[in-house]
Amino acid sequence: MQSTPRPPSATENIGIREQVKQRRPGEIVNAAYEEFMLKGYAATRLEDVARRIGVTKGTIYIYFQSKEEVFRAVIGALVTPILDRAAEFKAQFAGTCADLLRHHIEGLYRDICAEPRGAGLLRLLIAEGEKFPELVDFYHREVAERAIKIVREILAQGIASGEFRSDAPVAHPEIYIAPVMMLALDKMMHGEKSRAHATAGSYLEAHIKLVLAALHPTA
Amino acid sequence: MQSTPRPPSATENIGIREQVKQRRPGEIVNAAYEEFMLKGYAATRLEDVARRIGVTKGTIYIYFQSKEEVFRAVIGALVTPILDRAAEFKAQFAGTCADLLRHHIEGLYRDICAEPRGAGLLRLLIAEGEKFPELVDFYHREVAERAIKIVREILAQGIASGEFRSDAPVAHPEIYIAPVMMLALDKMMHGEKSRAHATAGSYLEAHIKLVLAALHPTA
Amino acid sequence: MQSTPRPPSATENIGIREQVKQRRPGEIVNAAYEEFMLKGYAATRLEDVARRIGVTKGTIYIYFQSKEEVFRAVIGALVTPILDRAAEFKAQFAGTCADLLRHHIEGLYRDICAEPRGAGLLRLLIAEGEKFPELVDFYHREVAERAIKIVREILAQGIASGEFRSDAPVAHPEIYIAPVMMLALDKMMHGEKSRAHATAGSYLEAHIKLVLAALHPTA
Amino acid sequence: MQSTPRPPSATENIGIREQVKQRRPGEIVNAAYEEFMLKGYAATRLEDVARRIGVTKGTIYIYFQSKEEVFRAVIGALVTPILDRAAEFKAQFAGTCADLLRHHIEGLYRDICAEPRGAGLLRLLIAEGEKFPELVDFYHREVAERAIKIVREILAQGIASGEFRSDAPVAHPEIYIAPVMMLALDKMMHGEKSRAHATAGSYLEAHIKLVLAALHPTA
DNA sequence: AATGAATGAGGTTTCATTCAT
DNA sequence: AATGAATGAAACCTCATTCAT
Repeated sequence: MQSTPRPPSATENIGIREQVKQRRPGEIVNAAYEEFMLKGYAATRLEDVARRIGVTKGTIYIYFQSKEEVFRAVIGALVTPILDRAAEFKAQFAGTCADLLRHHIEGLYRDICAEPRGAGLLRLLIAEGEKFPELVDFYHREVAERAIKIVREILAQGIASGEFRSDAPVAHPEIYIAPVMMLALDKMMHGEKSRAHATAGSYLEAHIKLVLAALHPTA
Repeated sequence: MQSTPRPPSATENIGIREQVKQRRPGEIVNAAYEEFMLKGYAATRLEDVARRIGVTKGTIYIYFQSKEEVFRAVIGALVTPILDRAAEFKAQFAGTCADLLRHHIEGLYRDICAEPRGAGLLRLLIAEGEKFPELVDFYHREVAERAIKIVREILAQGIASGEFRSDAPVAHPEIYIAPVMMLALDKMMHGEKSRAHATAGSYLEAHIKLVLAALHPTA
Repeated sequence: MQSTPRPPSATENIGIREQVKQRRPGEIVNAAYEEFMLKGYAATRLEDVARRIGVTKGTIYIYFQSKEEVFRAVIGALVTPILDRAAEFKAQFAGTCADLLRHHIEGLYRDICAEPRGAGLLRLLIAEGEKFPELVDFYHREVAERAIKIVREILAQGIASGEFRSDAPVAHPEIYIAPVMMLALDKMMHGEKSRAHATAGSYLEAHIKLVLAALHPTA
Repeated sequence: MQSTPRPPSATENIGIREQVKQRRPGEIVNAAYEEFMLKGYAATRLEDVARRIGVTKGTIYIYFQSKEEVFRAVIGALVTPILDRAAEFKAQFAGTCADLLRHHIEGLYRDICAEPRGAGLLRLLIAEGEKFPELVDFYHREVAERAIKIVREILAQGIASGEFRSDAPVAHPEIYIAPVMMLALDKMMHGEKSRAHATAGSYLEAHIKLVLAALHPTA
């Protein structure tokens, strides 16, 4: 990229290099995500990852110790924004429980189905989980269980306040968000061709309608 | 086939070779399933598959053309029983729609969650689908869409007869069976450690309760 | 082929078996020749050889110790008829030297170019000679050198009798039969598509005309 | 390409890598030629080829796609110089037809018999032609047929001018160069031990004497 | 005599990783 | 910082050979 030998006084050149240096890990992780999704961990060649960003294999080893490290960084990059958004959620605990539930479900749709890489994270964890159990554990603990816990809390509050019917099943809060995962599963299997893209809006409405109908107290 | 004159008592002796030959493909497919689940397609070595059944790599190539063929056979072996069971279902279209729906959902639990390899099939398709798109298409067409179609038909009949509320969402029938898939997803990610094993019974009850509450006509 | 268990008195049955046993080695050698010609020694699979005569790999090992033995037998089967015909030749040393030469050359054409497997023998020796040097040596000694020796003798006699010009080159008698080998070389390279098939007759005439014109004493 | 500031004296140091890279394909092709000649295509192991030039098998795959490509490159390397020399020949169409013929035949000796790898090319084509028919076709079209065509033209001219006898056989010009091929055949079968080495000079003279005697107009 | 399932050595090919430039 | 030639461990796949039937 930068080849002309210049006198030692060139200070802003160093700045450019620094910038590249800053940008590289992110570029690598992005490119690696695409390849891992396309081929799976074992079948992905670091050379292809490198070519995507116009460098060569060797460059990746400047920023990462090994292929495994690259994979971990990819998962990390996918989990982080979800974690960030989850942190925001806590602040605004207001409105009816139905509103809260809807808001939570909409957030999950955004993270998992709307977000292009949302289902990708899940798919990578399912596909390569046996090789990276610590990543699966982390995801389960920090993402999945938290999302379920929020449902559990909303349910408890709604039942306590009489907004939800008292005999609503509470033992398995995940069933209230299951349609999100089902759509995610569809995206995992069919990628860009999934129906998830076309019907996202009406699907979400059906999901929420189902859940609220089930929770609505009977006369 | 067999012409050497033998002592008349040794009749079933003829088949020892034959018997082994009959058994081998099944043994290979079983062993391959375990390895593919553990390591994924690319990272699985046929030598390990062979060792599981006490033979050497060469033997696998007597029965299968290539590693890919073995994989396809594994998927085939997992799909076949599901297809068989689906064929049975059609006969017994009787009872209330609620019963039908419950019966259908229970069948799905059996196929996907209770059956040890039910989630395995899904996981393999998700993990290796990019390499075997025709298998994903087959599964989608012959298994997934059929299961959804049955839900759609039950819903239509139930609404028509007044057994289900008339404004129940029907555009996305898959949301009624989504909790099954959510449990499957859990098994996919956590394997034997999944909560799916421990709580299957109460989870199923919660699922059905949720669905029927949502479909019950309001006074 | 023969599977009905029969009472021990069946004597002519043994005869059939014996016949098969007699025929087998020849069948194997014929089939092996075809395969060796088509694929070369290393790339030939004994299984394909066996299939050509409707038996299986194992059968070949009843009659031959190893693949190498089969190859040696193939070469032997090709050399034998040539040796036999060479033996005949000696008897009939009569007529003019030109006649003798013509007769010798015609014999070579028959053995090497007309005979479907004549060029095949040469080709196998050239292709696999490095692995079977003793076969090459044998061929050189028993076939090639003898054919050249005959030319040398005819030349000497013709020059002595004044039938051939006295300054004809005699140091390298093989040049007088070279066109035969050139045609063989063409067959080796182009197999059935070689021009050798179509033009054999006129080629032979041209060859003999060339040689006799060169040997004819100048006025 | 090369950006690290270096002491000004090391200018040709830049190219060490480059030089090796330039040299490698040639080294591989040379080494492969030796192995292919010794063992044949199928029995040659690329590891042995690599060891000959002090690298490992992987290195070969940096420069060639596959073993077949290496073989094609070997043939290409052998044909190229022949083609180059043939191109030179055209310019100098002068002198008597006898001179021209002699010159052409001498050229063939040089290409096919004197040149250490001349007969090797032929032997590889004969041995492996069934697997690489396009190479045989190429050789036939670009080398063999051209050499024969030149003979045909010289004959025609010589006969027309009365330099050659009018009834000389012209239908099969290859018979005039056959002794070259016969010598080549000898080299193919006996390699370094062939008589071709020792007697090249007198053999050539005998060949030309034979041909010119046959073509000389009688009284 | 014939079979053909099984073996296992051996070959081609791939690719993560290293390191001199 | 970046390169990319080289390495070498592995994996797939083939097939000569064996041997129980």
